[in-house]
Amino acid sequence: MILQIDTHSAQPLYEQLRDQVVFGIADGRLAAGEALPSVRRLAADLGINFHTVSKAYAALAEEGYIAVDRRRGAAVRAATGGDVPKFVGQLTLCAAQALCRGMAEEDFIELCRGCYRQAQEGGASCKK
Amino acid sequence: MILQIDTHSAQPLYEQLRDQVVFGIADGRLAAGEALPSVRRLAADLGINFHTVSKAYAALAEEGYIAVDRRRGAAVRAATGGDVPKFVGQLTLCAAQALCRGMAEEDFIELCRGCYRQAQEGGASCKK
Amino acid sequence: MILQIDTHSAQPLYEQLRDQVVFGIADGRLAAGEALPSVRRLAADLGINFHTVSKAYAALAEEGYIAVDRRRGAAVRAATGGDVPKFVGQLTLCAAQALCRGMAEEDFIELCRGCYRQAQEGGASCKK
Amino acid sequence: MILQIDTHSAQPLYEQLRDQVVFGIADGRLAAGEALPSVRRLAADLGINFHTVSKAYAALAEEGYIAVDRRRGAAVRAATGGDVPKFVGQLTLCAAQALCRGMAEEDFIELCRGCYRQAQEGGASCKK
DNA sequence: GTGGTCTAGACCACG
DNA sequence: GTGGTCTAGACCACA
Repeated sequence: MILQIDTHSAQPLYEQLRDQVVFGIADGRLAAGEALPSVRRLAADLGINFHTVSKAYAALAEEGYIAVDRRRGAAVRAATGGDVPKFVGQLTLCAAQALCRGMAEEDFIELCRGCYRQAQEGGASCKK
Repeated sequence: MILQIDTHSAQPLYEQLRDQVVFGIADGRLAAGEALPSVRRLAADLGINFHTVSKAYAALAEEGYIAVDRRRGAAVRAATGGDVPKFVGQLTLCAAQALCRGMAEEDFIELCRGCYRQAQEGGASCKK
Repeated sequence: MILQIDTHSAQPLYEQLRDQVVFGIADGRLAAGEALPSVRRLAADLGINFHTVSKAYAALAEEGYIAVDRRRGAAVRAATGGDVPKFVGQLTLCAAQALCRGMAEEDFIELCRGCYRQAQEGGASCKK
Repeated sequence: MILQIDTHSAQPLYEQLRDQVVFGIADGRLAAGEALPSVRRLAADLGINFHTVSKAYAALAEEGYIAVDRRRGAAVRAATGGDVPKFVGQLTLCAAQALCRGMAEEDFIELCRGCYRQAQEGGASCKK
């Protein structure tokens, strides 16, 4: 899987990396157990500071998406499932914005369904 | 409507204010045409600097949620309608996170529906 | 001629009034020598402070568009013609913005021609 | 490129800076991709506060003229193309002022052509 | 009274 | 090093 970053975006590089890995896991490009490139390798490939990659990996590990082993590097973890989703706040904010624009419930639901399928099938990106 | 801020949050104060106004418009606590407190008044009530409130109001005005009048302060604008694709990126990221947790499409849809209704009925908040 | 103001605009009220009088003179709705309403009368009609109208009239007088007589009120002056136009700076800024967007000279000229005819035939407005 | 400001002008400093950058892009002194001075550097050079420069850069970024990079400062963006109707209001007001002075259509067009070429060739300035 | 502008200085996040 | 945020206080324009 090829990660791409936009150095001109207002979004921090480490967040871009984190989001792209999440998208990769969601659409299956990154399977459970699969190894991620080493911090220094990925940093070299992208031409960025390895501290930035390290920060992205730390964020992903903290949220349970990957497991970091000091000797074997980082690897994708299996779906954790259970815990209360952290993103309901964001989702509610999206819903509030839709409501402000007068979007009906079913229209919002259709939009959500479209986003789910796009994330599932790949090709998704997130430019905040 | 009472706005609350968390000075210990990593999210900037002006973004917290902006989001709370959006939630307020969504659930009807802030009706179209209703006046918002003056920047200095709200700043005094919240114990923060008026520049911070001013920045939040400027962001809300920029996105079409409120209209700032030089002599009567800020007021909520009627629903504008346009600009739907603004938050689809965020929504897709939420969907990807759901997929990573193994959430099925219908479960995600139900979650979205719940968020929409929470935003509609009030009590919503967003702590990024 | 009916003047209209938008109290929600970011543009100061007195500038709106000034611009509308300029448009009125340009398209002939206001002929040379024609009397303008008194400051207090116009303020009452528009529901605004008479100081605001007074400021607009002062600006128009200062730029040579109207003549203010303490006893007979304000009246439109005949075209002054000669003096070097004050608005070349604004015009050049418009041209620079067009250049930034890659607009060719002839396209810009056509745009200017359209604006001239709109100002001449009436129906023009200026929302900065 | 040397930016100059007039602290005695009624026009806000940040607007003066914004307009000068637009002029610089228009006449080619600022090429696409070229880096602008950092906010603190430019502020020091001009003897003003860095917040003022920051506001000018934010306005330019908002309108698509420059891109602000968190670690490399600001850089000029390539021509975006869209958003022509942005300045037609201003242009129409200029045309109305010309009409008030009795300027004929072709004379106005020649004036516009001169402004376009001045903006194109440099030496342009705007003192509102 | 309102918001807008400018200054000054502190602290933080990013890289 | 960069820009972003927040605070504090001054002054001005508008109405």
